[in-house]
Amino acid sequence: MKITEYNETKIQVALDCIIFGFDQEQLKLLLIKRDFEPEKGKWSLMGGFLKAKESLDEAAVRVLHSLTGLSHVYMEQLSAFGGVNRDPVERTVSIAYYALINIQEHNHELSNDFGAKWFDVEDLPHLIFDHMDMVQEAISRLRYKASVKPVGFELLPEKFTMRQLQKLYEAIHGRKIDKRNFVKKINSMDLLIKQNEKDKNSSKKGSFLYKFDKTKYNRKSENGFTFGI
Amino acid sequence: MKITEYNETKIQVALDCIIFGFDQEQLKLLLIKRDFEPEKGKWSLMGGFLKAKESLDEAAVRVLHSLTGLSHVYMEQLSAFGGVNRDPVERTVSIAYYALINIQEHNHELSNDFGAKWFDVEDLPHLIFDHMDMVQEAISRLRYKASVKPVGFELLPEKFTMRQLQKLYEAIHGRKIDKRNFVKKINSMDLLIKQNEKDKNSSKKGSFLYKFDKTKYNRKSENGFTFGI
DNA sequence: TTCATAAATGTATTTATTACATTTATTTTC
DNA sequence: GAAAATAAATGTAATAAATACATTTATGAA
Repeated sequence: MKITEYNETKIQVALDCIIFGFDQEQLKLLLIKRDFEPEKGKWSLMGGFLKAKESLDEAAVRVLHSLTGLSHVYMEQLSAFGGVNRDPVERTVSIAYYALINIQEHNHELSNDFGAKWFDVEDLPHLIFDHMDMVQEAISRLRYKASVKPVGFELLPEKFTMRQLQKLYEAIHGRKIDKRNFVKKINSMDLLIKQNEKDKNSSKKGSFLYKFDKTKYNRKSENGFTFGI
Repeated sequence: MKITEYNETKIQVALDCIIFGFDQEQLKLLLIKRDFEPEKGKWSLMGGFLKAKESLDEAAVRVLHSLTGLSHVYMEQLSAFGGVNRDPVERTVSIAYYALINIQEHNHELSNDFGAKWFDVEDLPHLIFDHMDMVQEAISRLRYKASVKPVGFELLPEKFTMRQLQKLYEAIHGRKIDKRNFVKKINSMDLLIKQNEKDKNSSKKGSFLYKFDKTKYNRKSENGFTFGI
């Protein structure tokens, strides 16, 4: 840190948010249509600039809130993107964050005013600047994170079926999972609370709903348990 | 990105390098004694400021080179640190990088002029600012990375013994490993080339030297193989 | 009552991980 | 030159985890 004397080179610092959602079938990304130049009309991640009196984490929360109305959302820093010409207007370093949101429970907050739209991660439009690199890195981080921490539940409603949970993991990892083995694995962690209710949307028989037991997870974590899927 | 109009808030962007080494027994960190205020005389990571015409990656390489003389070193971005008061002099966002260097083969390049010193990661001095947070995150990233990519070899000389490799992994993960199981695991990946030479420094019998076969690793990776230890 | 549909469930096989002790090659010492 | 000392090299059995795979069950609709 600061080996040489005071240095006047200051740079614009931006934040970009990769917002993941899950619609029961596919992993989705929330994108916004830019309404100003350059690249006006092109799809973009949600972004904004860092202010002098806020931390990066605070700024990311603010940017997400100001562009979507969402708050109390799982968010984590991905990394910094600092190619010299990544923003054609001016040298900008951008700190990318990813957020996991539960589409069904937050969709009402998500006003349409901003021209935001959900896209299937498998079928994204062209994105401005280096946003596609950010998205790639975010997917790969999400894959890792979801396999070692129970962050997947952030993408599901509070109550969900085993099949929804399985579909979520299939979407995150981009591959099919055997349902008997999946259920066995989930049950062996003993972290879900089976509800006395069924979801009858997808079958006549109906399938039981479960909740993630966060308290139990925290207790187990303290005792050396690690989530793994 | 840039949702609001042009924004004049510019911020100092710094880089800090967490430099790991391995001395055959312990994981080490290269630290420097600050020779200017604030915190003059305190131990610090190697750092510098981002210049207008260089990318973050380029800047990290430059900073490392200018403070240690080292180049062609494994380096990767960790993440950005942006607490409002992390630097008491001026608002600064710092992008942390970690580097893996092979102490024995690079020690001659590492001139003493800078007051740099290797410290055992288990026994670090007090560090300035949020540098200890950076170090913690770097250790945890290194643990992950070394378990899924063959980056550990960056910390060893070109030729090394099985026992040195094992000690390295023990140091990275901070726990003992059974030597028979370790050798079995390593051999099962079939990535080392056994040399017709022995290292007799540590025993009368001597132990065979090995090289990591990078070409073979690349070939295998392309065919879906993933390093795992 | 039958049909259609997705839900729920179990076992055997293979693979990976763990635990654990003896023999071997060489140098040093007597 | 024999004995002692030292770390290297090596294998097997037990346990745990991952995988492959098919049938029965509950329910609503026809």
